[in-house]
Amino acid sequence: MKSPVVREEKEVFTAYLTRNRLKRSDQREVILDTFLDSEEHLSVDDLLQAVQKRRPDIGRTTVYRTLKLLQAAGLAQELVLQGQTRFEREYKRAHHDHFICTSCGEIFEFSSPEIERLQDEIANDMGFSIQGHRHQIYGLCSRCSSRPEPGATH
Amino acid sequence: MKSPVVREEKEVFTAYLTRNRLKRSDQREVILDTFLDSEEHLSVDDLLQAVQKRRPDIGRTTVYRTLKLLQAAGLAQELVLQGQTRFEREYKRAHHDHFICTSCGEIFEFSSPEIERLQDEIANDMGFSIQGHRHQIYGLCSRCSSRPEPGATH
DNA sequence: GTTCCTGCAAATCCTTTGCAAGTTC
DNA sequence: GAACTTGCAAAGGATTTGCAGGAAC
Repeated sequence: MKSPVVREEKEVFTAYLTRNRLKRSDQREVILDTFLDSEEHLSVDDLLQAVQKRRPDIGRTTVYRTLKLLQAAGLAQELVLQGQTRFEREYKRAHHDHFICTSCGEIFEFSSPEIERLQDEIANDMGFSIQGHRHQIYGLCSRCSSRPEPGATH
Repeated sequence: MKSPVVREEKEVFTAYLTRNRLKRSDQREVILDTFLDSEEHLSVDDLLQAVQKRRPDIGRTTVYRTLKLLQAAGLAQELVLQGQTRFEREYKRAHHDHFICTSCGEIFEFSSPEIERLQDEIANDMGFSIQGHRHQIYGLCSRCSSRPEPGATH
């Protein structure tokens, strides 16, 4: 059973296609569904693999192209974490930033209204108008920092 | 006349080479000098061009390789801003983060002990031990936000 | 039927690597 | 002279693009 948000996201995508006189396709539908079903912070490869489990004939190029559409439609957001491009859901998600464990590779989210406020203040003082920001903290997660030599596999 | 810091940086590099049984070379010297003379936040291409003004026979590969050494020696730090890899001086520089104007491309620096403190707090609450962080704010600088259509050339 | 989409292969871009010739220690 | 460096050309990885055939409207 799909959550109401997922339904909305699918509607948003359809609307985006219509609005731009683009066409629906099974590939696009499968890619969107897979994206919505997946864990957060997936790489293109993660997504491609998940997609190909459902439809092995869908190519990498189409995944790239569809991800661009999802971004344009406001459904996906690209992040670059540790040099790796990843994507997360964007629709109706509260703003947040990322914490990356350099040992196990896990990605956590955090948000801090106070930090946001300070940012705004700084920007204001500089006469800067903020469009967006990226804030990433690297370190060891609680699990990895309690282990001695965790072996940096992701 | 070189500033005392520049002299120190050159010493640090020499020390790094010695410590690692590496050799000095004119190329490395020119690249380091150019790097130290340049503006901050330069791309590999910026640096290569500046280097080749002094010694046109120095190749891109050597610049890449020397930048790696400079990073390892603690003299340079890599940043990825707007998908572009850039380098800045690192030696004896206070920690800071970046503000990038999406219109003119200019990069400003900022730092906020309060934000740092909040970060530490958040990390603590999550049982995370911080190794580093990246914090970038995108927007329009004061000059560009007062202009109507600045034309997004960098 | 026109316009858009897809997958492949090829092209790009950025960065790294293999190698033969040249330098440094 | 052994070990390291260099520049070139080639290889790599990630992403984009050209194109011919296929699908949607």
